[in-house]
Amino acid sequence: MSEAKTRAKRSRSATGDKSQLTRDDWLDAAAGEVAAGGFSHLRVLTLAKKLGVTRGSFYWHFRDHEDLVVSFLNRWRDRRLHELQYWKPQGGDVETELRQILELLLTDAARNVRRLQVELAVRDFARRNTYAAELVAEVDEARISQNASLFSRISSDPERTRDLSLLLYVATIGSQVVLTGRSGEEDDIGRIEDLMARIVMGQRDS
Amino acid sequence: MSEAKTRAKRSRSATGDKSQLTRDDWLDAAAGEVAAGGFSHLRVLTLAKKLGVTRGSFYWHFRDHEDLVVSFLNRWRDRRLHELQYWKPQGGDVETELRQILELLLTDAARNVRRLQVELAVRDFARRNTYAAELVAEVDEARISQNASLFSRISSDPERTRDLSLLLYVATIGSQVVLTGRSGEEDDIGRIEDLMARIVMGQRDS
DNA sequence: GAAAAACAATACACCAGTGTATGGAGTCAT
DNA sequence: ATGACTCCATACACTGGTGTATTGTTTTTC
Repeated sequence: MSEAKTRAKRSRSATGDKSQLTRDDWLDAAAGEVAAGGFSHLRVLTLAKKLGVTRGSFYWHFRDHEDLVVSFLNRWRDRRLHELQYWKPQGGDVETELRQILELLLTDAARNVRRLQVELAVRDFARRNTYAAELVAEVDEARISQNASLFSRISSDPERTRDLSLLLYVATIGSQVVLTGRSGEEDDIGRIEDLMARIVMGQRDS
Repeated sequence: MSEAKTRAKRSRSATGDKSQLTRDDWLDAAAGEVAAGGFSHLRVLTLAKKLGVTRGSFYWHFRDHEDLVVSFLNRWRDRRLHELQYWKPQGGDVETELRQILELLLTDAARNVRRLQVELAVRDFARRNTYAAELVAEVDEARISQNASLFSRISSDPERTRDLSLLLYVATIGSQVVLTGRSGEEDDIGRIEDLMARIVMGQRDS
């Protein structure tokens, strides 16, 4: 239960050398497995092989399998919430700012395949794990209200602002679910991006 | 390999009686498991317990576990494609027809929780199973082009028609992923429905 | 109404995966 | 340079799941 691990350790994940492993190294490896096969295919033995060690190491860093899962989820939540800070509006007029957000949410997100796969896996896991569901709801809420602050510059009606933000969000997630890893993926995403821009701007106060 | 099973049998699934099981009874039970836990939690023993028999029965009806999965997927695909036939436009003006489709795709879909859960599970499974991915792509394509035929009455530009149809679809799926089983679910879905209607109608030829 | 076919129970071999206990090798402090 | 601490290996017990072989029990069919 000694949760204070402030000591600095050489990580092997970046360099691939043979030094000792950290908890984060295991979590990084877990991310690969989760992205590829979802949480139900997250095996301790597989991670160990991938890291070139045996399971003895794992059970030193983690209490058990569940500990790994919970730690993974927590780290995911923290990172998703934290990255929202860097998405703050950068000034400029409403339209260019909107395009920036759209590009971030759609095109950029589609490029980072690994992150996207993990996100979908977490969402799926949340359907049968209440803790994961809590974290996902937390992240969703943060993202939606983040965009609502932009849209408040487009419509003065707070109801419409929230609705637009919600629509943009579900369209984003839906795009990732439907279009990822499909032929003509980039093209379709680009067109959705354009269409969304037209639509949102068309909802300005008249 | 005798795929021709045209004989009529009393199903026990509807009445819950003790007569003999059919392949479809197993598939129905499988749907429950898939909805609850996804494909990775689909266990033969669990199904058997649920049906009140032992696994001996299962291995008479199915070659192995994979046979069950493939049969399940095929049945899912067939049903999804077939149900599109009943969604044909029923006449009336464009707006009411649009509202009907939106209600079907969003509100109604959200009511049938089991079906929705299965759909999400299939989509998740498709991320690591190429056959499932094929079927999902097939169903997606059919649904999207289905709605495109309605939207052709809204815009004469085939590009825009297709884009609108695609947006509606990803928003639909996204709503299911994000909003299902969440507080205020019905309310949010209703508002997305309204907003989508306004948006689509606003994209009419000007 | 008896043979044949359809369906299900039982018992077994087998494998993949978790968790635990214990030992061993490297590292650091004093 | 020895004791303590950190990290990993090895070996084992145990569980849960698949698939197979064999036998038993209902239904059909003629």
